[in-house]
Amino acid sequence: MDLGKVQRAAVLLFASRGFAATGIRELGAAAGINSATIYHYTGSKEDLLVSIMRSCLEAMIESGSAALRTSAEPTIQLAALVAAHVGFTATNPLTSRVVEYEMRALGPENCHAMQSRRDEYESLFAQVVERGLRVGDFSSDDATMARLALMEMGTGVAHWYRPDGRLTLTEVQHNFVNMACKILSADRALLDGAGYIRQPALLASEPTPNSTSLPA
Amino acid sequence: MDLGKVQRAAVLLFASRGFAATGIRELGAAAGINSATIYHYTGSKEDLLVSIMRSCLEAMIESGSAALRTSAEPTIQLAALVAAHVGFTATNPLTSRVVEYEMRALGPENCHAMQSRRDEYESLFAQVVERGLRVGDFSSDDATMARLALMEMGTGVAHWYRPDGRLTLTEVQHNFVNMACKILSADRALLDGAGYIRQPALLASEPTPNSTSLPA
Amino acid sequence: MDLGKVQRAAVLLFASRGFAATGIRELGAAAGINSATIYHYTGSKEDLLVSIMRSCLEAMIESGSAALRTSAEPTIQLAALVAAHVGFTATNPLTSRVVEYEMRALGPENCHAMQSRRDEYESLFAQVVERGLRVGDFSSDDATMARLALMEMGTGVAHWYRPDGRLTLTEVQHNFVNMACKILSADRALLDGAGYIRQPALLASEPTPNSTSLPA
Amino acid sequence: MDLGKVQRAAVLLFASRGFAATGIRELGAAAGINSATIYHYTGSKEDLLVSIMRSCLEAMIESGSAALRTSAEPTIQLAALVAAHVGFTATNPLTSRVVEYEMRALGPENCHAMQSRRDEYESLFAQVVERGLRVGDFSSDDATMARLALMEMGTGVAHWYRPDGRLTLTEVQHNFVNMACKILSADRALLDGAGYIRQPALLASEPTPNSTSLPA
DNA sequence: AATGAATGAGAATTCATTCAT
DNA sequence: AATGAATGAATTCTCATTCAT
Repeated sequence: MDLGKVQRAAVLLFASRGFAATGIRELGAAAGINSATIYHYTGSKEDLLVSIMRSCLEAMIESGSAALRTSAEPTIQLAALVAAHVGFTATNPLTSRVVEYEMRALGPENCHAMQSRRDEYESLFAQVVERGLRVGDFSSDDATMARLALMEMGTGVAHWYRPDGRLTLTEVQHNFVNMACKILSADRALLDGAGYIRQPALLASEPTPNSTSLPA
Repeated sequence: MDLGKVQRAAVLLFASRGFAATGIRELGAAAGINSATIYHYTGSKEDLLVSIMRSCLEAMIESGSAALRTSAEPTIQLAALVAAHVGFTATNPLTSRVVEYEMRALGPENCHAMQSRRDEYESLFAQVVERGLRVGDFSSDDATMARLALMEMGTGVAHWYRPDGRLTLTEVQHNFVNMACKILSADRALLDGAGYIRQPALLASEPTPNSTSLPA
Repeated sequence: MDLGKVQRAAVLLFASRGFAATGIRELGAAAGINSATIYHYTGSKEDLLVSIMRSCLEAMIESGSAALRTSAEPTIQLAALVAAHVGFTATNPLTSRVVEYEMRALGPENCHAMQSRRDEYESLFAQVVERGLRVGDFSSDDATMARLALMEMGTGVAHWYRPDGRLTLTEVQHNFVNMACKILSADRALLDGAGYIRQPALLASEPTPNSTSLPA
Repeated sequence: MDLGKVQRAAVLLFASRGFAATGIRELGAAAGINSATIYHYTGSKEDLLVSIMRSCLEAMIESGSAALRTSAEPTIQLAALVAAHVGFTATNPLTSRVVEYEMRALGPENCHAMQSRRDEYESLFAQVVERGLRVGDFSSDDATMARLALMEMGTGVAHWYRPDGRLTLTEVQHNFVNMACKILSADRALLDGAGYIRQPALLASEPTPNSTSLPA
């Protein structure tokens, strides 16, 4: 009836125990169904993970691509991309974590498929940084390291951001945009008046406080 | 005869497949001993992981503390700490990854013990950032986020740094120190002539290219 | 589908090889199912033993209590109790043996629970002997020893009685009642016409010649 | 240096946990030596059990035979045999228990060898009962049952007799002789003045309160 | 759509035993 | 005489998955 329910239960458990340490029976219990019923929604435990990863990565690519379409100005693109990345990660922290951590749980075929989507996403950052450097809006000792640091930083949001925490999502996004500009020596003045922040999507796989309950 | 050999085999496998997905038999095969013999070196699979984590975290704390003793100047302390963190992570990338990823595999008791060591390490960063802000050497919109971004960035080194890569370790360290200074708006001129980089320790648990071989 | 089938296989093997020396795989083979399927019927090997013991001890208590309700006359109660004990033991020799021998295989919790049931059963004998001595129907140098000898004697039936043997169950029961009366110097004349023998229950856990087959 | 020390440790553990549930390492720990050293005293775990059983059964046969040589009078022989049986069992309760319970742990060869010794011992009882009945000193409904009951009763002493208990060994022996006479309707007057009780032997394998200590 | 029963493969761990020292 | 290290076989139990109902 509801693949989302199973995905949310899976993400909740995969994020806290890890894919390999989560049993099909635990998944069933967390989703409120018999473990055998899970096979009505998915072909295998790995397929379930893949379906979660695929929709997450595709949403990330979509969100990042949309960010780049916001403007032709590298600095605004950077801001939009960082804001989107942070927004997405903060909105879907558990799913993001599963995508980040569990690539290694996949078989070679699935692993390759997911890795190429992740590469596609990372290339968005590479494009922006490269263009900004080329037109002289950014400067950096090492473009690759700057890009990796940028992404890693943003991904780290999944480890600590809480919707009901000290900072609003918008504040967090602005702070990260600022840090990104500092790292690339970009001129923040170019961002004045540019509406580069979009509402991030909530994935069907992301557990919300009341959507599932952890078993004892 | 050699716990280190077992630890290196374990780190190699834990880092690539994950703790839960690694079997005792695989560990034995990778270490070149019978799986039962592993129980001469350690009490259980979890104990093995704990021994790896413990020595890694204690080495990190030691290395970070030594960095703070380098100088009383917050900016130099920051540089020394970041350089030490990056150096340690780049020198022991697999062990670092295991420590980062596998906390969740521990039982409650061990998890708490390891978490408190990690907290102790993170507090070193918090101390430096806080003092630098207090005395006006640093500035940041949000101290906590800056600190977290700093650490996350450095930890990310484990994901891509290779000793035989494009950049030397010293170059990487300098780049990260630069980025850290930018994020905290610290004055890099204060670092001129300060020898804040130390030789990072190589853990007994860190597999080196020739120390073990992956089974088929 | 049938816990009894598993219990019978278990009793057959536990009685002949002992609990500790019986493997789960042997149990499965004897019951005609996969060893993993055993865990559908029971939580663990020890749980299986406990379930066998519990129902045996409770049937013994029930049977003994019923014997005491036969009459208010100590001599008749004694006869009824001894006959019930011997009848039960001869009808369920293997289960009785397992209950007698394998208490030590239990963990502390289960051991205590089973021991208290055994104590309850033994107290039935103590009550009868004590009352018979008090009202002067019995006489003995030492009540405790007489009671223990009585029970031990009856339990020994499990070691040699065979339904198709030289003696019928009723003959065995009468002989034992006679010996009991002799030991306690009770007047057998009081038993004339008293119908103190009841049909003993056959436990679900007792293997019958055709209910299971021993593996090779 | 001392096979007895190993045997005592073994009997202590075999009696409480059972042969199959006792590990060689536990044996070593209880005997205060390394588990490998046990193989200097014995060929295997089963050999150790056999050596314990053999000396016990041979001592029983010797003690029983000596009892029969006490007199030509069946009633005195019976008394001497029962007293010897009870005395031996009470003096070596743990070894007796191991001999009684662990026959099933032996391989076919050893099992046969021990069983024939046990049969030899039991035949002593059969001889006495048979002769007593033949010459008219005893009477019983069923000779076989009487003999079995007699032995079982005496063996049961191992389950409850404690040297520091309520009754002295001599009292226990007299009580059992009395019960035996009652069961076989033998004339106790024939025992007057007959010194049929001998000091039972203490086996090298019998643990004494201070000879070994149970591990935690 | 849903499930209880079933299973072969594999998990971590312990075993009795051997052997070089 | 004694032992620490080592191991192949066996242990109990869990796994993901299938299938008849």
